[in-house]
Amino acid sequence: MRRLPRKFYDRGTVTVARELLGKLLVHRSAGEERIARIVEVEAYVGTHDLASHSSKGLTARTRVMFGPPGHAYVYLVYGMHHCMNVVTEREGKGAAVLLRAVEPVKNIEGRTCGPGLLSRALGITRHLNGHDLLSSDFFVADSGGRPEIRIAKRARVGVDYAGVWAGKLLRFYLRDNPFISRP
DNA sequence: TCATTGATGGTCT
DNA sequence: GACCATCAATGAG
Repeated sequence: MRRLPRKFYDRGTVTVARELLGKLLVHRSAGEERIARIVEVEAYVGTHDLASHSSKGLTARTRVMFGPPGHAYVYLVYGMHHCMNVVTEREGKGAAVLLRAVEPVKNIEGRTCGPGLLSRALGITRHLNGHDLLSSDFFVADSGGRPEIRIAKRARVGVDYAGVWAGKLLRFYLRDNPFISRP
């Protein structure tokens, strides 16, 4: 199990998003190792992307998004659910990939077919916001399998407010995977 | 099976 | 005070 290097994240956000599919998300805490396979993601490509939090500019909340690639951007939505993103591209770009669904691999309890659900199942909360994904307790690893070729493209979920950006095909998932958040 | 709604709190105006 | 990158429960059909 090889941890992904910084340079993996320091590339175009759509490329990173697609290549994250099939990779393993690993979280070690309280002596337990939890592992899940990433099967659905969304790309938030920068400050010009009106669906992206970074389009509102640099604030206390979006600070991590504008930071260097390969860090976790974790925030609370609707007062109760955490969403996990990985920061991409160069510092100052304000781009990230949201993890929307994963498939249980090891020590996973509960459902994982949605951003809030997967965060709960993996024990991801805001305490991991800004965490370096090159650390040894929270990171993404290469699964060693061959690259995924059956990738579906759809519009992102829950961003109807974003005008033309709401319709862009920036949501990617593994076709026919049973753990997708919605078909 | 699908559409609607309540829960709940951080963030920004 | 409004909005929200969600989820589960509810009720109509």
